[in-house]
Amino acid sequence: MRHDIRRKPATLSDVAATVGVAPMTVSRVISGNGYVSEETREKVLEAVKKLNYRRNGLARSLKRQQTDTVGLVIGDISNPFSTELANAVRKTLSARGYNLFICISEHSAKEDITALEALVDHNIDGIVVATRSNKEGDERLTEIANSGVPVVVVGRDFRHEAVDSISADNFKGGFEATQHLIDLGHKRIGFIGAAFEDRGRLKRLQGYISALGKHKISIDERLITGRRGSSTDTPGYSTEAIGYEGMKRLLSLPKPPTAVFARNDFTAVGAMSAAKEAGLAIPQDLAIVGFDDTPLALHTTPPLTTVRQPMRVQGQIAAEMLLRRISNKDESETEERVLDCELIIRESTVAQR
Amino acid sequence: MRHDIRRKPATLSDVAATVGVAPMTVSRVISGNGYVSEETREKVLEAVKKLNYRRNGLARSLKRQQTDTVGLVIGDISNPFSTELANAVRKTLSARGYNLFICISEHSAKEDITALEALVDHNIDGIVVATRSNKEGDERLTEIANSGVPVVVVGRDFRHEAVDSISADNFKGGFEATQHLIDLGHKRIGFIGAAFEDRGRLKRLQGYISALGKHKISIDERLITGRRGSSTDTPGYSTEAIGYEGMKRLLSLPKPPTAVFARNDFTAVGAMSAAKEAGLAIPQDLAIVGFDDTPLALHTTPPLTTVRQPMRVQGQIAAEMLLRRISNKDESETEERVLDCELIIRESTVAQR
DNA sequence: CTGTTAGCGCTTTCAA
DNA sequence: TTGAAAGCGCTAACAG
Repeated sequence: MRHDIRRKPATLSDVAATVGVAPMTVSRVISGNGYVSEETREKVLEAVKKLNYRRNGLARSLKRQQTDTVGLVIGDISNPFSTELANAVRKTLSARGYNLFICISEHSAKEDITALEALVDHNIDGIVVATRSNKEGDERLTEIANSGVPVVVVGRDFRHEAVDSISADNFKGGFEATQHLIDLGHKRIGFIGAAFEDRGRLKRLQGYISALGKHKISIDERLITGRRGSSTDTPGYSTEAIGYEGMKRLLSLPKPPTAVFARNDFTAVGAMSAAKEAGLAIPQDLAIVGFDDTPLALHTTPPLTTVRQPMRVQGQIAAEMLLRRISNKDESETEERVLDCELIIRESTVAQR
Repeated sequence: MRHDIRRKPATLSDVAATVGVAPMTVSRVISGNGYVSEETREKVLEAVKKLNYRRNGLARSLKRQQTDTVGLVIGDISNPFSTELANAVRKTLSARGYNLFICISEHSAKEDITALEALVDHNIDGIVVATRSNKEGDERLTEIANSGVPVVVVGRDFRHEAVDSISADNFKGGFEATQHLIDLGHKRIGFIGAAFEDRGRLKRLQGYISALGKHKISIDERLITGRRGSSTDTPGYSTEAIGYEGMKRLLSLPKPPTAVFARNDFTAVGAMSAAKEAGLAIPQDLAIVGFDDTPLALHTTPPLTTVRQPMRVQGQIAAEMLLRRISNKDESETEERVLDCELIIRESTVAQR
C-alpha cells in the first residue's frame, strides 16, 4: 500500500469527477443529508472506496462553523479526579456525537493559556475547564467566555455570567472529615497537604479550620503543613512525598498530633508511611483521614477512612451543562451546582485512647 | 463585556476594512511574515485590538495544510504510565511549537477507532498511539499510516513500514523480576494480572515464563491468575481489585506460592492487601514484586520491590520520532527502539526461608 | 432527485 | 512595501 503514501488525498470534486456528478451529490451521499438515487449513491460509494476518499474535516468545520468537538483542560491527568472526570465527560459527549480533546496544563498559567488557545484555535464547540484557578489563566478564560465560546468549569472558582460551574462540596467534606476525628475524641488534629496561607483558596482546609472552630479547638498553625519550597516540577496536587514529609514534620513537633486529615489519599498514604516508619501504629497511635476515595484507599494498611467525592457525576453534569450551552447559547441562566461528598469510614480512624 | 457575546467574530477582512488596507496586509502583520511598514503595522494592530480580532485557525489550517497539532491516543489516563508519557510528549512537542490533543479510548476497539478518526478529521499533523493492540483498531491505524499521516506507537506491537515504535523491554523486565525471586530461593512463584492465555501478547508474562523455564521450574498454570469474567467496564490495565482477588485465589490453592510477581504496582498493592488479610507477613511469608515503580511503591508497607520503566524517556523519544516523520515524511527508515527497565529492590522481597 | 452558486476565513502567488 | 486574484475542500441555499 506504500503507493498510497504522499499522494494528495482525493477531494469531493475528485470523486464527483470520477462518477460524473456534481460535488454536491457526493456531499449528500457522504453526509447522508438530502436525497440521492440508489443508483448514483452506489456509484459514488464505489468511487469513494476506489479513491480512498475521506472528507476533510477542516473544510467541513470551516463551512459549518462547528466542529462537534469539545475541549477539556485538566491539570494533572495522574490525579484520579481528572481521570474519572475525563472519562465521564467523554462518555456523555460521545453519546451525543461529540468528540473530546483533552489538553493538559501541568501547573502554570502559561500552560493553561496555551491549552485554551490551542482549543480555541481549533474552533472547538465548547470547553470544560478543570484546572486550578490562577490570575492570568482566568483572565484569558474570561475573554474566551466573553467571545461567546461555551465554557463550564469543574471543581474550581470562576465567575462569569455565561459560565456554568460544577463542583463537590470540598468545604463540607473537609468539615466532616475533621468532625469525624473530633467525634472520636481527638483534639490535636493535623492537616497535611497545604499551608495555612492556602486557606483562602483551599476549601478542604477551610472545612478543617471551621470544624475545629466550631468545637472551640484553637488553630495551631504548626499543625498545618504542606509543600515546601517551589512548586515547580511537582504535580499540582499533593503527593505521597508531600504527605511523607509533612508527617515527619508533624511528628517532630514537641507535641505531635494524635490525628491527621490529609488533603487527599495520596498524601494520606505518604503520611501513613512516615508514621509507621516512626514506629506509630495506625489507628491506635495516629488516626488518618484522606480525601477522594481512590481505589487505593481500600488497600492501604489499614484501609483508609476518606471522603468520597462524586467524580463521575461531576463529569457527566459538566458535559450536560456544556451541551446545553452549545445548543441554546443565549438563553440559559448561569448555573452553579455543588454536590455532596460522603465520609467513608474504614479502619484508619479510631477513638482517641 | 456581555455585548461581545454572540456577535460574529471579526475576520481579517473586517480588520482590513477598518484600517483601509488589503486583507493580505493584515495577514502579514498577524503572522509576522513579509514586510509591512511600521506605520500600517501599528494601525492594523490597533484595529485588531479594537475589533477583538482572533485569527481563525480552521481557515488557516485549511489553507496551510497543517495544524501544528499532534494527537495522542491513550488507553487509561489513570495509568501512571500514560500520565508520564503524555506529559513528556507534550513537553517535547511544545518546545517545537506543536500542541498536543489527547484522546482517551478506554478499552474497546470502537473507542480506539473513534479517537483516531476524530484526530484525523481535525487534520492533526501526526499521531502517537499508546493504546493496547487490537485487530480492528490496528487495521484502521494501518489505513491511516498508509494515507501518509505520520504515526508513532508506544509500548505496543504494530508493524508498518512508515511507523516508528518505542517501548520498554517488558520481557526483560518480567524476566529480571522473576529471576530476582528465583535468586532469593523461591520455587513456587505466582503471577497476578493476566491469564496464561495472555502470554501471546503480554511480554511481562513471557519474561516470567522464560525465567522459570531457564531455571527448570515447571510452569504451573494455576499460579498464573488474572482478571475474571468480562473486561467490560473495568480499566484496561490490571487494578488493585484484580491483585486482591488474584492473591486470594492463589492463597486458596493446596500449595500456595511463596512469592508473587504482579503485573504492575497497583496489582501488587491489592495482592499485598489480600496477603496481609490472610495473616501473611510480607516479605517473610510472601515476597512480592511489582512493575512500573509508581510513586506509590515507595510508600507501601513494606516498600515495594518493582521494575522501573523509563516512561518519560519513552514519551520524549516518541515525540522526537514523530517530529522527524513530520518534517521529512518520505525519507526516514522505520525505527524501532526498546529501552531497558531497571529492577528496584526494596523490602517486599527477601530470601526464601 | 441533481446541479449551480456562493462563500466559510485565510494564505500563496504573482503583480504592482 | 502593498494589493489582487485564486483557491484550500466543503456545504447552505436555492434552482431546476
